[in-house]
Parts: sequence; structure tokens; C-alpha cells
Amino acid sequence: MDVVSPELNSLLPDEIMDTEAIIMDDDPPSESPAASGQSQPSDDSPVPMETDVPAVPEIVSLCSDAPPTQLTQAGTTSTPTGSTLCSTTSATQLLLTSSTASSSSFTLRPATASTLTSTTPKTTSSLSRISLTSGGLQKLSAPFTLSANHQIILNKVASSPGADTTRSPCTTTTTTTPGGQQFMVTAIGKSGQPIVLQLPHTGSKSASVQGLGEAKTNPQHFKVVTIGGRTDLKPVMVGKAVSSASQVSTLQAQQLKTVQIAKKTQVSSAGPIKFVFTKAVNNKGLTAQTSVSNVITGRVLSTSSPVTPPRTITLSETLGSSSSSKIAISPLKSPSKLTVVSVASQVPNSPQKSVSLPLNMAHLGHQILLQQSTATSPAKTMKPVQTVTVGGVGAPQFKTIFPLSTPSNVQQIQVPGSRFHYVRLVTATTGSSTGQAGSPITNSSMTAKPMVVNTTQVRMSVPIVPAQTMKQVVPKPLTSSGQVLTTQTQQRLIMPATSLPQIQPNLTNLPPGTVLAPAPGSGNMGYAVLPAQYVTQLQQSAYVTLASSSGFSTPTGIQTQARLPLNGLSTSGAAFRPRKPCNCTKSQCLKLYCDCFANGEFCQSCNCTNCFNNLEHETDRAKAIKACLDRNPEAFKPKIGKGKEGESDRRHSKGCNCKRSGCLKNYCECYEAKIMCSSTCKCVGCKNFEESPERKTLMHLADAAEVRVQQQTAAKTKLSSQISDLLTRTTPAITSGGGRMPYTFVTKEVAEVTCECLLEQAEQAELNQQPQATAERMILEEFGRCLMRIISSAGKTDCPSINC
DNA sequence: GAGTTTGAAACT
DNA sequence: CAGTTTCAAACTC
Repeated sequence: MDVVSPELNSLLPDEIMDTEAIIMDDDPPSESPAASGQSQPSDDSPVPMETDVPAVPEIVSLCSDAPPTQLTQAGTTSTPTGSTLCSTTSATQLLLTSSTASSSSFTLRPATASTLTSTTPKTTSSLSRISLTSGGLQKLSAPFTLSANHQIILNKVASSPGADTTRSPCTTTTTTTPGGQQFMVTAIGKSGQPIVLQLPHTGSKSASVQGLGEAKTNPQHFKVVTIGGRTDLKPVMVGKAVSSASQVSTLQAQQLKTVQIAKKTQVSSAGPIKFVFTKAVNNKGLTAQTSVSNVITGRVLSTSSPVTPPRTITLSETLGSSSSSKIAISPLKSPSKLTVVSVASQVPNSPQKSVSLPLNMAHLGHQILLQQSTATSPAKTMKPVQTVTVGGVGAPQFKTIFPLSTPSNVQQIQVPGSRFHYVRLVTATTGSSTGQAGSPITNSSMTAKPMVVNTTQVRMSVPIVPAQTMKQVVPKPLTSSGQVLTTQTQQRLIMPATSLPQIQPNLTNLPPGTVLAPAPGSGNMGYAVLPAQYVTQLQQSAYVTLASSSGFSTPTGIQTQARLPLNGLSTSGAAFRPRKPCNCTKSQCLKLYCDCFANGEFCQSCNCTNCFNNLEHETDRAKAIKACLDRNPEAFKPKIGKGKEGESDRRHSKGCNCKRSGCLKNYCECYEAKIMCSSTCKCVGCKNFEESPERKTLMHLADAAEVRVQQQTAAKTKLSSQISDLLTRTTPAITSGGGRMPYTFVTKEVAEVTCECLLEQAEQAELNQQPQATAERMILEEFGRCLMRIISSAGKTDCPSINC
């Protein structure tokens, strides 16, 4: 899984997104289900969410203070629990060995230029090795955990500014799930940010320990991960090693980090894998990244805040790295894939907003998730980053690389304290794998509807709400276990339950932000395609990643990354604007008649009937999408795009076909999009051109109407303000009694007294036998006097006295 | 709000 | 590819 921050996304070249970055295992689909939990006793057991706490986690902790220790696990079923390994040196090697076919060794050593550059496909070691290098400046002092799910969790002890990071105590505890290959590193780089390393899954193939040098016969994925702490540099160093699949993802937090991963092409799933993690980041600002820059491979993903410079994390894979200590890992869990998810750290000395990434990772994914906490003084490094702009939208993009996992299930990654929620969708992979995907992944723009998936692998990141939350809020409850992706606001899901090979040719035309997720009930082949908007509807930055347990070699793996626009608008501007609800009745919202469907969104809060445009009908929806794409591969691409050079910036891709509306009504798609008709239009009697008087008239009318609306709005605002001001001023007067309003003095008593006075005048007139006119005059005069008394007494006393 | 108009999408 | 039908939004009353 690779998650790339929006900012980094724009910086990454397309080739970085190449699916080669991920080498998928060639494990057959049948083997994939076991991939996630080979060590698990039961394959049928439901796949735990990544937030699930492993019942029997394997924990191997490395402490820099402790002498080098080698921990070897023999037997496939036995899993060390709570084992702690501490090394006195900065370089620490973890050797994971098992009695079965594959073994994995993890080496922690200082990052050097040679290490980074040495990440070549040439691998002689049969052992999967992961080297963690602190760059000589910062050691991996925190303990890390080797989980059963092919994950290593490295917990970096938070260090105060100026504190010696190399001496950081191994106080950090890590939790791992028993079935996964995940290990988290929290001690690397900066404090407070754990790094989770998900070891690639080898599928059903046993991961027995094999001697070094057997690499040729065994598939190897070595990745060099350099964690740079420099915050003031633009992060993105992504290079691709020759014939290597690299996968780097950085979870964005507040600071950008660069993850560099050079992965060697996997020869076989059982082959050794060496992971070298070079930590270029240190609190002192020193780093070895300069030497590493040429071998940068992988992707950087972060949500760096504008004020905080990104930090770099480089994952590099090297051969034959020296290791001081070795830890044996469960043999069944030979790492086949490396996925790094890092959370951007804050700027040094800046108030840390701890973005504690999820340490509770589901064991399914064969990924390495690196979570890096903010360093007090990040190392300086990082070369200029190549910028990849997709879709012409300057908005940041999210990129997630995820190999398709074997089990059709969704894993949720809980990130405590993080504003991001990660959901990893795991789906089965099929087909023989050549070991890597060849075509690069293209980026989808924020505005561009189509998600671009050109490769056999789809990498995509979609911010979503937590699975639990989504289930609660989704109007239509999910019916299958794999249906985790639902949103609070809207649901946008596309294309499930279809054989990926069938879908893939059209993946490039999927709606923006489409994410492939395992389709419930669709078997291992099913995928649910989640549109990009899906994320933006969530109104929060979260990522949905799809992980493949098959590892790097899965040929059918799909990597899709997409920027998630909302209704074609930037998330910043219109992220919260709900789409106009549809009113479909007969199309089941599975035709392009439905705007929701056409925009790759789920129907939510719509008035449609018999709606199938939701997660409950993933299969039908996927079929509908496929049908649409079959009819028109451009079906989900934005109709309004850039015109030819010299023409208007915006034009309708197909042009309208209006006959009677004169292209001056919203029936016309051109007019609706507020663009002029072009040569591509086949309209009759078109009046929607530049010099059209009708159009100008309409424009003027529209402008006038807009002005009126604005004026009305302003008037309403002013009136409201005045009313509010009046209430504000009158309220205290009434309550205080000092400046009371006149009517407040006409109390019941005053009225009674006044009436008595008037009656008395009437009685006197009657007694004197005055004419009626005189009587009325006397009464009115008395009433006038009463009023005068009331008024005069109003400013004197709260209770005016009236005497006749 | 009901009915009509319209043009894109779907179908043949 | 053209003609027809279907469909839902836009529009009118």
C-alpha cells in the first residue's frame, strides 16, 4: 500500500506510480486467501480489521541500548510473543528465519550511499532481510514488533529536542496481529510516530528459512527505506530501482515525509527478501539521504501542512547488508511485499500534533506501514522532487499503492489520534504473476472524473470514514463483510464483483477516485470500485487502501490512486456541497441517466426508487459500470475538458446535439456547463456562441438576476442585522427599566386607572347634563391628560402613578 | 406539484 | 452509424 499525500502526489512523476513499484506474488488465487494469515490457525476465520488487537501477537522489540540479539523462530506455527531484542549499536539486523521454505532477516544499520545505491535486483541472499538504518545519526532505539501478519512495528521513542536519539530507550511497546506480516517501526526518524512495516506476503508458500545466497532461485523483494527527518526540504524523492518494484507510501500528517523504496524484482515468492531501512532523518538535521537520492524509489505520501516542510522517509532495499542482530520470524510469513505508510511529521520545534498512526494493524495485509513521528529536528536532505500534475488541478492528490490481497475482505486500519482513517481492502488475486506490473499508474486529477488505472495494479487512496462509523451511518446497511466503505455523507462505490481482468481494460475510465475493493460475495475475483468522490464526501482525509496478500508479484493487482473531487470540484471549495439528489425511477441509478452514477457517486439522500447505486448492489453496480464502459470507454470521463490549443480552455468532449433548445437552456450540456458550443457539437439552431445576441441577452439577464439575488441577499443580511441589533439594544432597556419602551409603562394598573379617570369624566358630564359632544370632549381631554401623565411619569419612576 | 419538453443515453 | 426508444432533468403552467 502506498499512500501519497496530495502535495507529494503532484510532485511525483508518473513513472513513480508505475506498478512495478509493487511486485505481486504470482500466487494463484486459491493460495491467496491464506496469504494474509498463513500463521493463523484457521483460514476461515474472519479477517480481523487492522484495528483488531491480535490475540497472540508476535512481538520482537529491538532496543538500541541492548546488545545485539538474534531471535530465530523455528517452526511455522510457533510465534514469539513479547520477545524483545535490543542492540547496542545503531545497526540492528533482524533475522527472521523459520524451518519452512522461506526466511526473512531484518537488518538495521546506518544508511549509507552505497546502501541505497546497492538496491539492485541482484539478490544472492535467500533470506528476506530488512535493514533499518538510522543514518548514523539516529538509531532505531525503539522496540519493534514482528507480528504474525508479516508486519514489523517499530516504535520510535519520542525524543525531546536535542535529546540523543541514539540512546532512546526502548520503551515503546508495539502490538501486532498474529496473522499478519506487519511490523511497525516507531523509533525511526522522529519520535512519536511509529512505523509499520508490512512484510510482503508470500501467499500460501511457506516462508522457510533459506540460506543467504539462494536468492536467485527465490523471489526477493528488497527495499531500502530511508527515513529522513528533514522537514524543510521538499520531500519527494522517488526513484525506481532497475527491475525493482518499489512501494512507498507515506501517511500524511502535518509534515511531508519522503519514503524511498527500492525494491528488487521478485524472482519467486519463496525467495528471501531483504529490507534495508535507512534512516536519513535525525533530530540533528544530519542525514545520509544525499547519498541515497539517486536510488530513490517509491512514493511519498503525505498530507503536509502548508506551513510544515515535508520530511523524507526513504525505504531502500539492499543486498547483503550487514546485520548485527537477527531475529527469526515465522517461516510462513516470508515478506514478499513492502508497503510503507508514513505519517508526515511536523516541522521541528513546531508544536507537535501527534499523528499517531495506527499501531493496531490488521494482520492481513502484507505491507509495511511506516509511521514516523515528528522529529524535533529532522535531517536535511532530499533532492528536488519531480512534480506530477494530474488532471490539471493543482489540488493535492492522494496516492495509495496497494496490492490486491488474497482474502476478499476489508481491513480497517485504525489510527488512534490521527485524523485519518485507513481502510485496507483486501481482495483475492488471480493469475500467474510475472512478478511485477509494468505500466505506470497514472494520476487522476481532482476535477477529472475518471480515475486512471493503466496498470494491472491499481493503487489508490481514498479518504473515508472509519469502517465502524460508516456502517453506523450508512442508510442502507452493508450486507456483506467486505462492504466497509460507506460514508457519512454519501456513498460512492463503483464496480464490484467483477473479475478484475475483465474490468481492468476499462479501469482507466473509471470515475475519479475509484478504488477497487473486494466485492462481497464475489469471490476472490471481485472488486468494488470506489469512486474518488467517495472520499471527499466524507469530508475528511482518510485513505482507503486495497492490499493484496499475494504480495508484489500479483499480476492482477490493481493500483489506483485518485484525487477525490467532490462533484467535480475541489475538495477544498466544494467538499461539503452535496450533489443534487437524483430522482431516478426506472434506471435503478445504474445508468448514466443517473447523475450520481454518472459521476461515480453513490446515491445518498436521493429521491430515487429501486436504487442499486449503493454498496448493497455492488455486483449489479459493477456490471453496470462495465456495461457503460463497454459502450463508451469514456463514459466516466469528464465531458468538459480542455479544448485544443488556441481554443477555449473548456469544451465539451462530445459536443451537444440540441435541436430545439437553441443551446440556451440547461438541456444543452454545453450551456449547462457554461461553455460555448464548439465544432464538435451537432446542435441545430445553436445560439450558444460568442457573438450570439440571444446568448448575450441571457447573459445579461443572468447577470442582472445575479445582481438582484446579491442585492436581496445583502438586504436580508442587513435587515437581519438590524433586527438583531434592535433586539440587542431593546432587551437590556426592557429589563433594566432605565430606558424602557413607552408601551412597557401601560401596565394593567395604569390602564385601569386611566379607564376610571375616563369614566369619572363621563359621570361628571352626565351629572352636569352636558351634551354628548361635550362629554366626549371631556373624556378625550381626560384621556390626553392621562397619556401625558403616563409619558411624564415614564422617565421618573418605574411605576407611573396616574391620578385623575 | 403535475405535466410537458428536451436531449442524452440506451437500444435496435 | 443511424434511427428509435427510454430516461431523467429542465422547464412550464
